[in-house]
Amino acid sequence: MKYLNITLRHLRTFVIVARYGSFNRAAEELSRTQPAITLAIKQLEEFVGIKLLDRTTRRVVPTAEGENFIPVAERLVRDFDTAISDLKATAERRIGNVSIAIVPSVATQLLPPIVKTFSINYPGINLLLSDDTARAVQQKVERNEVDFGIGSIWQPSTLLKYTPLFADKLELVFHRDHYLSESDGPISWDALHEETFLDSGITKSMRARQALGKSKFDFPNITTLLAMLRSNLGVSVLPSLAIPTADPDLRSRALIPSEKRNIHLITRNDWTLSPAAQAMIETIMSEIPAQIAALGLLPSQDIESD
Amino acid sequence: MKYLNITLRHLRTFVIVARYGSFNRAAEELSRTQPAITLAIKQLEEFVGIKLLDRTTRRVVPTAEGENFIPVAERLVRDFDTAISDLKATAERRIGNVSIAIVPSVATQLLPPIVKTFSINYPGINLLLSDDTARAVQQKVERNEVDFGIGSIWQPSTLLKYTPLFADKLELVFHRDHYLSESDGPISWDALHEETFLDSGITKSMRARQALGKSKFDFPNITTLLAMLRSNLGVSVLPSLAIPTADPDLRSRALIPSEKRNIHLITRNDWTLSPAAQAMIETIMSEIPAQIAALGLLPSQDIESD
DNA sequence: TACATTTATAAGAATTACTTATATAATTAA
DNA sequence: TTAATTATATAAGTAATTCTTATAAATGTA
Repeated sequence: MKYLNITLRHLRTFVIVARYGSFNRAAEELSRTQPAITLAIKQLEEFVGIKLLDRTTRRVVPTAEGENFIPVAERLVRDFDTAISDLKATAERRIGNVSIAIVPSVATQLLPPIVKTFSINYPGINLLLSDDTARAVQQKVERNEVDFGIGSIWQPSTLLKYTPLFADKLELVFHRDHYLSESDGPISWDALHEETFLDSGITKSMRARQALGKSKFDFPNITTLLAMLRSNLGVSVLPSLAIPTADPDLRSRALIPSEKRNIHLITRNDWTLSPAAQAMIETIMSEIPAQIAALGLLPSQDIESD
Repeated sequence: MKYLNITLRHLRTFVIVARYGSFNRAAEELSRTQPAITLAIKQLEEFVGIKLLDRTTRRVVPTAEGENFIPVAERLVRDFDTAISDLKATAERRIGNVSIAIVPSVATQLLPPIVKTFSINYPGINLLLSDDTARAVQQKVERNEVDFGIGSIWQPSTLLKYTPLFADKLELVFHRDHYLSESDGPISWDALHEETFLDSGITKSMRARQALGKSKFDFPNITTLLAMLRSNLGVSVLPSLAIPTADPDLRSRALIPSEKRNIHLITRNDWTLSPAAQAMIETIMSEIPAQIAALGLLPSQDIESD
């Protein structure tokens, strides 16, 4: 016995002995033998230099200090156990937190049914969603401010891993009073040269950019952009998910050649996802096909298309 | 490895590794080798079923759960250590509490200088003194309401241990206007037959009782008794410690044959005294001789005289 | 690509903890 | 008072764990 280490097992033993007032019953309770209990108590007492239990062969009673120490030891044992079991609960996905950065179109259109499924399967896990531009999504993942992100690729980074989820066709959007409403069906990108073009965060990063008309405005915020469109200020190109389906003022037409925006799951390379985050990703992956069908999206082939 | 037990050592290891971001430095800090650290972390992670540290050969970074767990583990470790060191502090008499039940005369006359010495030697120990009758002193010790008592023997009990401290001569007390003031020197017990006798808790339990005069009053409370004496209502017999030395209205005379009251330290047989209480008792024992001399008391010979 | 550094693994050594057997002490009952 | 009973203490041997040494595998850097 070089330098005796007092452990929680000593405290645990002490608490049980004090509770039962007997070494034998404590031994039984702890599935050990009586000499083991004797040793543990002896070690504890010797280490702290104080007698905690007055014991004869007939009675085991805590001393004054022992009495005082009982609640302290109980609390230490209890705190330890709950801390460990909390950790186990997160491992078992019974509790936890997931924070996700998402581009707004995905958040509003695609995510609600997925979140519903998730909250049913993992009622103890909290979800924190933040709407961000594709750029902000990437940054938040890079800085570890969120567990993962969902969005398009802003600037490819070696820090990040991109898992394709689906693709989203780009469509031309304009007011119903706009003369383009007069015809229907696909329209060529070239036809946009003469139009007043309202730029969004999405189109700015596209190579299709070059083919567009004169850009007078920049609207990183889609809500604002849509308001402008509703005022018939010009036309814009948006992924279909970002176009309100039930807006009476807006019309949209497909574009030729068809362009698409790829939406990816964005995670860090060097980071182990929490069990809660893994659960969320699994849910997303399993729900995506149904959502693709429901919303008329395109399955994602590969990462190249961006 | 039957059923792995997670101990504080695992948490302690985890905290240090997380703090230094290195298994090697943690091993150094903990005076162990690196494989020992690896094993401990591995055990912890396997037990809770969750990865706490993301590690390559180049970098050790906590996962999200690991990050959350760091403060938890730190608190558990800290709480444990302070609990143990508090216990050690009581053992070393640096902190603690002592409660004592004392008969008032001892409390007011003899104890102050002892308390002063004690508080200088053990500044961290709190003292709780309660004035009680000899009977209450005994009861409180029996019921473990105090660490020990100081007083005379009420009814000898096998539960209790009596350690003689000193003896206290009984003296006759009366008003300065009382005719007994006219003479001086010792007076016989027989001379009291004709006096109005004010009984106190002390005299009630004395065998000298039989020789006393007609008792009209009972005053378990000495303060009240003294007030009565100051009103010249009668005479009484009190131990010298209980007689105010500087009272202008009261006079006292020795009695023949001389009776004495023995004052004992009263402790429980089956109870281990706390280190703080032991410290107090040691102080009392070492200070008693000086106090006996200062107050003109008698050294105690044995327990028989009661 | 090689080198330096760091974590992971394997095997053996040292330490610690537990069990069985037995002694010792204290209460109860005769 | 003494014997019986029951509980804790001690001793010795065994099992289990936790370390250390030696070595491998992996990562980042020159």
